Amino acid sequence: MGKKELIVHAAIGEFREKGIEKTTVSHIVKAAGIAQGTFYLYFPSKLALMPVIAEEMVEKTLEIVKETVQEQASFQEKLEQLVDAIFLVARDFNEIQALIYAGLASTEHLKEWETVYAPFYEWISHLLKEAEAAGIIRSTMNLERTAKLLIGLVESAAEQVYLYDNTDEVEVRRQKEEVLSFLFHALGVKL
Amino acid sequence: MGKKELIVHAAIGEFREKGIEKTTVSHIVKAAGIAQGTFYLYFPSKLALMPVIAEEMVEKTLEIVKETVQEQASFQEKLEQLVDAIFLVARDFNEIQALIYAGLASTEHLKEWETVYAPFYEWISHLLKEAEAAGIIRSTMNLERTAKLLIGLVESAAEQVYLYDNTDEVEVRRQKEEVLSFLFHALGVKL
Amino acid sequence: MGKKELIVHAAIGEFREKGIEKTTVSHIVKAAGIAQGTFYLYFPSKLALMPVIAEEMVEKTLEIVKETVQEQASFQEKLEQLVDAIFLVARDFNEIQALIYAGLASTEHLKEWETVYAPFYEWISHLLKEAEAAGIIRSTMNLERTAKLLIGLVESAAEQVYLYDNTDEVEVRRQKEEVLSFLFHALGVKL
Amino acid sequence: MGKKELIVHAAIGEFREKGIEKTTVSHIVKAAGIAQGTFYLYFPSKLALMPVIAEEMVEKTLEIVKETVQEQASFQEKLEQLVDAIFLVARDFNEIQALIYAGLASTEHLKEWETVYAPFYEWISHLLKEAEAAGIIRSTMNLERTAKLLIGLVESAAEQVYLYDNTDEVEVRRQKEEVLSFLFHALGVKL
DNA sequence: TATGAATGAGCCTTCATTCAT
DNA sequence: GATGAATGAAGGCTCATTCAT
Repeated sequence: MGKKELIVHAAIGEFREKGIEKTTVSHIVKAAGIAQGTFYLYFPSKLALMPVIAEEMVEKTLEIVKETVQEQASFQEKLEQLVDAIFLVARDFNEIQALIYAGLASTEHLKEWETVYAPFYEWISHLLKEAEAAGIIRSTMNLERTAKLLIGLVESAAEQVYLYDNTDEVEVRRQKEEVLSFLFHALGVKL
Repeated sequence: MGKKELIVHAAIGEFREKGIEKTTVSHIVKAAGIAQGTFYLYFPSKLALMPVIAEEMVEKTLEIVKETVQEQASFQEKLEQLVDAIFLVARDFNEIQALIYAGLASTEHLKEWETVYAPFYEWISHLLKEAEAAGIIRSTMNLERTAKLLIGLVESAAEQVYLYDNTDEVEVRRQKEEVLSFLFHALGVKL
Repeated sequence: MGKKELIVHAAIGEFREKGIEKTTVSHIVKAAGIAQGTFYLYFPSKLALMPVIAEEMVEKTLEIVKETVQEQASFQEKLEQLVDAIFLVARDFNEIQALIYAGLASTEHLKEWETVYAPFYEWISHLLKEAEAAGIIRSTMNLERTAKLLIGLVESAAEQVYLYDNTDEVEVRRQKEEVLSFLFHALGVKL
Repeated sequence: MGKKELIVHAAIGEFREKGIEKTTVSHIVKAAGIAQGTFYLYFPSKLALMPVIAEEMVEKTLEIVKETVQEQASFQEKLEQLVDAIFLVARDFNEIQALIYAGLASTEHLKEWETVYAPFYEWISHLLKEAEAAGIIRSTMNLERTAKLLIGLVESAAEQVYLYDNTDEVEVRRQKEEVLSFLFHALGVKL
């Protein structure tokens, strides 16, 4: 594995473990098994890591989503699977998501957030388009905008259950059902 | 003004301007016009500020919401006004909201987040209950849960437009309309 | 009790508990039950406490010595009792003794050390004089000097056993016997 | 010279000049001609210096003692030379000795004091053993214990004259004579 | 490329001392 | 005399970054 990937992965691991503020470059290089100075051969500064990590995270998220949502499933099932996937990511990476967001926010890289999220937005957008074309959902929506709303909604729903070490499966299931029902009505899904 | 308020307000100002990581106690005390040591008379550490600031922010938000949403308006109008209010807060305080969230996350105070948001959740919850009692919205929802979903949805919608210094009024109006329409369908509002 | 005594006693207590470096004026005034500013009505600075405390300690030591050494005992017995007394003080106040010494040393008050110890030296000196007059000890000594040597010897002997939380009674008894034997020979005690 | 030695020597110099409490890491690094951060590459804290310095001091003392006490001298002469050596060290390093002691005391390193002094104790102990074997001193002593008493006695005698910037040579000579005479009798030296 | 010892600015925090009440 | 909130200088320590090897 290239040194750059080594650094990124070590950083993700350290950030998840210690949080951003408490993770130092020393920690990262130690975890990556490289020398202090080597870090700066690949990244001009500690903050320059953030966009790369963010990208990595979104990529991973999209990967999980694609794995979870089955091609041949019905739209309703796909929505359910999508919610499952987003909850899964939130459960496992919830802290880091907030932290990266803050990390980007504290730099001038914030504007890249949109770019980074773009592929995810597009994928959802595409999903909606198909459903609209099939007449499964109401046709009065701006689908790009709705894709973003959808992600915002489901992610915040997931955070609400996972933010507090909530491993109560019943609670999680209820939250998923509520958000799905909310979503179905919002999209005007024809059952 | 008491020294404590002085500190809290100065801190909010500095956090908004510089972000959390880059704001130091030195900055805060300078902005507050007090001595370095005085800070520690009121807060044991920089992080101890977070819950207090968070509370302040939610309080302010709720205040604005209550001011904006008119008692005698119809439910639909109330929803519109609510969205207006949340967008307003997001526009003016959007950075700090994310930062406080991150700030709480990086401490052990995260669990207080729920507590801090509680009055806001309750207010929305109450609004929904009235609407349900009046038969204006569908009756198949858990209203507490839905209140949280609603806030999550609208806040994330607002962030999406304001996070990037987006002052394009047309864009903002469209986003509001989209989220309102989404919301109306989700709640099953009977027009 | 006067405020001054209150301060001195509180300070001794805190120093014993926390050591000199870690004891702050706040600790002392809290323990004394007085206000922060009141301290400075009685002492110009924190260091000005040291000579007063030192005096107090020597006074207490001399008190214990006088209580322990019996008027009507033989010289040999008196020496034994003296060693007992010094060991007793060392056991109970050993840390503070070193700390006061360091405290005096780190100020310009060091020269007062002699003055403070003077009554103790005199008392021993007097004891030796009586013994010399009675022909019990060798007559070739300078008794003032010898008094100081004696105290130095016994105090360091005591420190050696107590410095390390040594509560082993057998060890203590042996050390006392050794130092007494050493002392008897040094003084040329005629049994 | 290695950075570590640089630090240790600078620290000894500063401690001698200013005392322990008043010596800061800033002072030390300035005197050592290195950067502030470099200090912490070698010592985790200021107090961690103490055991190292203590060791250095005892080493130096033992060195001087070994230089001063001549192999082929008689036991009486050796004792005289030993007293000379200890007085010499006390004159030049007296403050620091007390301060290190206090420094160790104020840390959890106090227990190392014995270890650090051990080589010195042993050396004296050995000296006494030879004398006992040669029948020069009384045979009723525990020599390990006596070695410690001897050092305690002579060191405190030396402190008594040097603690107060006493450079009066006559006074010093008299003190040496008194302590030697005291010692000869204590050990039962056969002239 | 890679190293890691060295740097030093700057952070958080403490605490002796002051002073208006 | 007594108070205790306020002060601010100064300390210990961290850590992103550099640079000679």
